[in-house]
Amino acid sequence: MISYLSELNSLSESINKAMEEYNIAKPTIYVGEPTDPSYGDFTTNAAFIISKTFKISPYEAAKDLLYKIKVSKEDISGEAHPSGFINFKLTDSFYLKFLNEIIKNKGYGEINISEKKRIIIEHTSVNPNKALHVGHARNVILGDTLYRLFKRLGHQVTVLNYIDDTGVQVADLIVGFKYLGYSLESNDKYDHYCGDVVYVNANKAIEESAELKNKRSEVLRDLEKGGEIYRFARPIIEKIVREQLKSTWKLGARYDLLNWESHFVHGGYWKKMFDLLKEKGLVKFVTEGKHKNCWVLLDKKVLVRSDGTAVYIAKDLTYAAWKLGLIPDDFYYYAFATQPDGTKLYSTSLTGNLKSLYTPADEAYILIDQRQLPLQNLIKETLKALSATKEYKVIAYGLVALSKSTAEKIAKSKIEKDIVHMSGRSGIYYNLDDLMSAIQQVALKLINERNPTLSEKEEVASKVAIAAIRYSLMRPDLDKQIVFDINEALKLEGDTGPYIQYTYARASKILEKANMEVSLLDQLILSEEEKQLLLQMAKYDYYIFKAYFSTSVTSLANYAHELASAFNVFYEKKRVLDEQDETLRKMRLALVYAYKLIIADVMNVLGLPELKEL
RNA sequence: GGGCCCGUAGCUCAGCCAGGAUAGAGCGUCGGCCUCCGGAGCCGAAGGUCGCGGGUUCGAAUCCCGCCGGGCCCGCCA
Repeated sequence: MISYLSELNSLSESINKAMEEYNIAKPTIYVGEPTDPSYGDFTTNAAFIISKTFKISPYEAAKDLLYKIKVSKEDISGEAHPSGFINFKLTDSFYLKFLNEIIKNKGYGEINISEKKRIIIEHTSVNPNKALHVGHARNVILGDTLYRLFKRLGHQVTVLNYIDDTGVQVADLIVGFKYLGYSLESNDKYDHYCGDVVYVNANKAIEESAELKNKRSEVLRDLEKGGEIYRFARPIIEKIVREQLKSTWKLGARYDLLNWESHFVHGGYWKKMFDLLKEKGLVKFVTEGKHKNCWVLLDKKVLVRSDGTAVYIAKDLTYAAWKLGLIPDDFYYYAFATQPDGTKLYSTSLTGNLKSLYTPADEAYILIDQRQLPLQNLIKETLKALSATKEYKVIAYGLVALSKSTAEKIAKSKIEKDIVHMSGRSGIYYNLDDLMSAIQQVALKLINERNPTLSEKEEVASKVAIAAIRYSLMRPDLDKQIVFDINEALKLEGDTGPYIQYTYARASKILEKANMEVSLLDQLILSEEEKQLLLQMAKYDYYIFKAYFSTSVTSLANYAHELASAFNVFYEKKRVLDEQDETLRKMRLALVYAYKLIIADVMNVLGLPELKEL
């Protein structure tokens, strides 16, 4: 596929080759986007290095170097700038080839990475005792978008969701049901009921009562060994998980496999892991000091207590090793659910007849919030010591906190701090489902005002909400903390997901009204707006790769907005259907057609639903 | 005490990893644009000591060091 990236690569090669003629040792030059688009489409600072070495002016060096650069004059034109930069512009000939390829392929076609990998990505993994809040949503969205990106590049990807069904949070909930008399049924969505009512109140009661604390320990022990209380808890937990899944499916996410912590515990996987660690000498038994009688991992962290029980990280470590096939997979599998995209979601089991559905991965990605980074890095370090070829990749993101005003709304009281961290235990959080319906209502109101005859308004409004939420949570840099404010979240204009959806609808409308086949072109007569639009379209694979190599979708989301913006400018300035000149009309129609294909491709990777009308 | 992350326009954020040419968006403010493929849009204006100080460099928002502010982590909890 001819594109901005393919031209950049060949230009870069040409420049490096030309540089060899100067015999400068290891020159590090920049070839890429200029700071300001008005300078051109590519720029290089190579002349500065020549200038420095040979003590000539940067401008002279630039002119000399430009003369030596062998580049397809048909597709790229170069110019030495008095400042010393050499700037390059893509020509109409390039744009014509590019546009015709898009038309011919009906899109970008495959964007392939040379080395195909088996990738596992684990995301969501929310404790199964409550509904997802907006903090969890960041995890789901980043994870699902990376999954889509990996798929787009042709990797073989498996998405995992880990269910911690033997932890304290679940134990609290079960204490609520078993000893505090909470009803097992509710008219509310079950995950909301369990989290908002049973868990919050049970946790509070347990904290205030030694007797209940004992009960909780009893529950925890039983969950670990898979006894009577575990069998009581299991259907409750499954019911919650199914509700949680509904929320994530609504966002457009999907999974391949659910891993239950209890299956790892009851299946004896920890013992296999522990043996492996001992065999490789990564754990040591300590005979004196404060860690006397404990097993310590990499001289850093207690892994097995002096009473012989394993600490929490042991489970995570076991799971991580299992993903990469460092300990064997003895699970059975069964189809747990059929997802909205038609695929089956499988679950592990300790009994059954389906085996080996799962393939150990070359690379295992995990999405976590920054607080878990030290522990996950320790796991990464341990796995590295166990395998030289397999890679454990930790993607950490900043926390989602609540703005003061949003927190005050939830707590129904005055709050001193500027931001408030969400907490399931204390009931301070904003549920994802509530956010979805709040945005949906705003969108519905807009539709009723502006397009009252639209069919399936609810459905459309829901898709607008998905785009709004996904975009707002994937757009900020991973390192950035997000302060969630409900009033901000309800805005659907400007740099938002719906802005991008809107341009898709505009393009769709034009093509629908044109009602004709788009054919290959033999010439282009481009205005500045049209050239800008084409340039942005040509940059798609460049940003796909950028996102992949940085494992960050920030720049891709940003690109989607810039591409959409270029279309809106074009749309504003140039008429398509009522253009009198037939050549221009055909060309613009082809542009709209190509735009629709590419923006749809980007939207699909980002998980923003396409809307023909809104 | 040790460590991680953030600090760019009134607000929310790109740009920093691979240092270069007048630091970009969105929201908000002010002013324009629907006889026109849909105004969830477009155009323009105002608005910035890139937290502060030092260093490296011909050149620093970007790299290094030190401060200051904000968030977080550091258990034989999970």
